[in-house]
Amino acid sequence: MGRTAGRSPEDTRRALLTAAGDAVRSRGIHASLDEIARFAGVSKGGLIYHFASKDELILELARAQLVAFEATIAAALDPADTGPGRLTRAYLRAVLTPDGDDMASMALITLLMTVPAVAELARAEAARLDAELAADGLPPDVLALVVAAADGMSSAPMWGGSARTPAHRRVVERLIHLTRRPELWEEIPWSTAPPADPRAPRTVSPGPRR
Amino acid sequence: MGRTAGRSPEDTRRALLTAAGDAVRSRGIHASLDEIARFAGVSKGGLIYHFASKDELILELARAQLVAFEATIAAALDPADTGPGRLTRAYLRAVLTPDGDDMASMALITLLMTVPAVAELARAEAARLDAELAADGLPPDVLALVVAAADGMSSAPMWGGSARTPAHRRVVERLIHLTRRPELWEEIPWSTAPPADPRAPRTVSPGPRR
DNA sequence: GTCTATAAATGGATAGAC
DNA sequence: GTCTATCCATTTATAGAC
Repeated sequence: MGRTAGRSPEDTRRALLTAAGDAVRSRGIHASLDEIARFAGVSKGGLIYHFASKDELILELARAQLVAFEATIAAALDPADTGPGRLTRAYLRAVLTPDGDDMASMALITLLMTVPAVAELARAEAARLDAELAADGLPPDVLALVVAAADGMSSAPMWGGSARTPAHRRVVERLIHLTRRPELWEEIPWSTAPPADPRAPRTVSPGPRR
Repeated sequence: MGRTAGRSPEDTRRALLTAAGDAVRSRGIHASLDEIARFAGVSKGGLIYHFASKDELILELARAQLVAFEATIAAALDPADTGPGRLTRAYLRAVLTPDGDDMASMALITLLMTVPAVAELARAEAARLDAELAADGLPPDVLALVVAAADGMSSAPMWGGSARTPAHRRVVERLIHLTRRPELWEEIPWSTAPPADPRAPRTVSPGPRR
């Protein structure tokens, strides 16, 4: 318990952020400051010394997650790859990255988004990234497909699944190829124009109450 | 505020669930019982009469969301479509469905998942669906691609985006076609086998501390 | 079936000792 | 730089009236 031993303030801060992440992952956003503090081997008072309020702690944690995510993408950028779609390819590869640090960045941020400030931050970050991707030089449809697929794979852990299966790996490889040969995608025909299905109104039926 | 007027218990229950959804969407999981109750034109005591605890209310709400999601997929099933991949196609179409009820089912469930019981429920449901999809008769890679893309599109609203752009619509149509002609996907070449890139270690670099 | 009033708990934040 | 003790606000949940 007396834990001043050989730990710099930065170490403690980091330990607190890590602990906050673990606590939230396992107990949800309701994890109390006391819990988080003990998890980091610090008292509640000690925590408050480093982060003025719970919201600040959570926001800082979210920021760290987003920065880490950015870094993962940056690390996946291939310096030799300068053609259109290079950022998109990095985004795609980042999905398969064994984060090492945390099992499910996206899932965690999602939990943190119950704090309004975090939601704002995350959306701003997403918009920024979207804009960069839009300027990456790919045809809109191919971009939409690739980004959707990448997002879907990243969110898999939240639902208990994994995006690191062999099938996913192969999908990523093919999608990467697609970004280099967008015309391959354009060559795939439409299923049938939206209003062309004879029967089956496709409109949403009542839906089960509510 | 005397609100017994012409409303059956079931009506009240439903109103409470709707109010809970709205409240959580706008104020996060911290929305208080009092808020939710007033939102439904009922007092806190009234709420507790219908749902014994907040957790029960939230769990019930999650259940309703999942049921609605199931129903949307069921409604998107084309009775005339009996070939392999029919469920997958319905899953895909469901993404574009203008839910009418709620703007972002996925986003809401995500917020509700801070309650452990909800997380369990949602994961069980996801596993069930995954199993059904796996038995839908498509090659694993095509299935993985389509499901990832669909999931990515559903989660877009949470990040402030939309999955109802023309590009997304076209992507869905092409993906549907792909489920009917899986060989089209198999014909797209790999980018290059994982360990084939001369330079650029592609391993994750340190990542920004943490 | 719903409301008011109140009890009981939880948890965030402060002040000051060490 | 961290801990203990305490205060205070919020919110869940209960009891009993209407």
